[in-house]
Amino acid sequence: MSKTSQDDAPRPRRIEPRTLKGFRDYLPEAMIPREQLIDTARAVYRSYGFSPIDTPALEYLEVLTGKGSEETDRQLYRFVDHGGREVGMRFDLTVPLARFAAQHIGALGTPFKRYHIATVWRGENTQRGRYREFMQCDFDTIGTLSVAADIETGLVIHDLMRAIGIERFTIHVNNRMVLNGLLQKLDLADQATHVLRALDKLAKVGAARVSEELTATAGCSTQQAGEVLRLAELAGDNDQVLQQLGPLVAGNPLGEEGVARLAEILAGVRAAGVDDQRIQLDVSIARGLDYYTGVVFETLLDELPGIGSVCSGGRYDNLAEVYTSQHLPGIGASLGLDRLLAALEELGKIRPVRTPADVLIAYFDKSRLNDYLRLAARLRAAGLGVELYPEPRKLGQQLKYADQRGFRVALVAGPDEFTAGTCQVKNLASGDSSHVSQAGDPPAELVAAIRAAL
RNA sequence: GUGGAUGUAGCUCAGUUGGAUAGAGCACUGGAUUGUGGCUCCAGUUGUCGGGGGUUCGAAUCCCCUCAUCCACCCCA
Repeated sequence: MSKTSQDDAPRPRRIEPRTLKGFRDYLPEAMIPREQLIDTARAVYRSYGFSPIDTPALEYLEVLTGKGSEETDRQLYRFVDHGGREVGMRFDLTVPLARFAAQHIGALGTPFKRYHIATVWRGENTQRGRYREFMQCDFDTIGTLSVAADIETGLVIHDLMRAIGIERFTIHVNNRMVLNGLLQKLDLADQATHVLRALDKLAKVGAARVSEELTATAGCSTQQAGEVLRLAELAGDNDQVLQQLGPLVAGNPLGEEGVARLAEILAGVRAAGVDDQRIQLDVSIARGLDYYTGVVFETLLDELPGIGSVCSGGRYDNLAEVYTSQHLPGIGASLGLDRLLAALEELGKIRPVRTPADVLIAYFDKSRLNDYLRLAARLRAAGLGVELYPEPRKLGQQLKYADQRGFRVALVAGPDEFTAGTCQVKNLASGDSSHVSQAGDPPAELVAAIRAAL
């Protein structure tokens, strides 16, 4: 028990490592599928000509508070910076887009198509799958009223789902013009917010509860509530629902236009090759009570509808009116990244992997480090992801490491292999292994054997 | 924001009406096995019992506060 001077020195006070409420660390096994999903979204957006943009995480507070309700104001992270400016952290990507468009539309020109994948912050109470820091993956087309942009939004959602590897999904589509037209007709236009809020819960709570809410909160007469709920009774395929919708809005120009536009949208996505099963006219969805004015989309997974919409959006009339006099209509949607990841995990579609590389080269013969480095370099040049184990430990430990991280293939080369000019290719899933020549640059036989095992 | 529940090892959890040294499985490390992972066997490591305060001879256990997580509601994406 010799006391050294070190023991007498004041022990550094340990700070407990912890993450802030509602904020998360992402370990490799969570981050790898997350990055894949983001890469997929980016590729699909780009394939339609949407261009990447970015904006600052922080904005002048007035830019963010100008548009939101008092609800978003309450959730806003805000502070005074060192220069005395009142600033806020963005809580979505739409408000920054509006500011961005108002500021730069002269240079951008219209129509302007952008995607924006970035983190946003809301200081609201946390819940399962809902955090204070989360990512949004938006794409929008602004400056055009064309129905082609509406159709294209549906197509992007469709392609995105399929690119992610989801085959069984349904895009629910509606048009707020139909709802608003009907409300005008029923003389409920000034109660639109309450009516739509109630109607939006139809799938969740059923017609009876919606009817209660309509009379209690929205001040509808029972007759008006009944008329609204006739929407819920519409049944059949898309064409049949369209036909039944006509009489409901007949005589109201807004509603009639809405129905006509829905027909065009459905015809357009069909013409582009979307299976009729995957897009469904659903008159009960309203979404985002304030700014949507036209077509709205929600995407549900057929195998997991309870999780809610994984990709939603719609058309809005005047994106940037609080920032500019220029009229900028737009349409867009956003991929629910966290929700979708949770769904993919629940559906077993995420392979648990902790490495992005497929190949691990065992550091087996201590004196051959340079040979292993050369081999790794040649394989990487051939396009493979290759990790060299950094220490010449027991082979069993290295294989265990490879297995646990999710490598697909281990390469083992010791004195015997180097003498023969070969390399052992071991398939970690099956345990099979074979000896392959490592000659050549690129080492064609070896690359072929590895690719066969992936 | 409202109401409810739960916090014990890296993970999942047990821990009796308050009782002495807080356990199990899995995981991890080493060995059986110095050129081959997953199976088996053996050994070992791992704890501010979420944190603080109180009651008590004695607290993981009871009380208060606090933090975190989960569920429902509200709202929203």
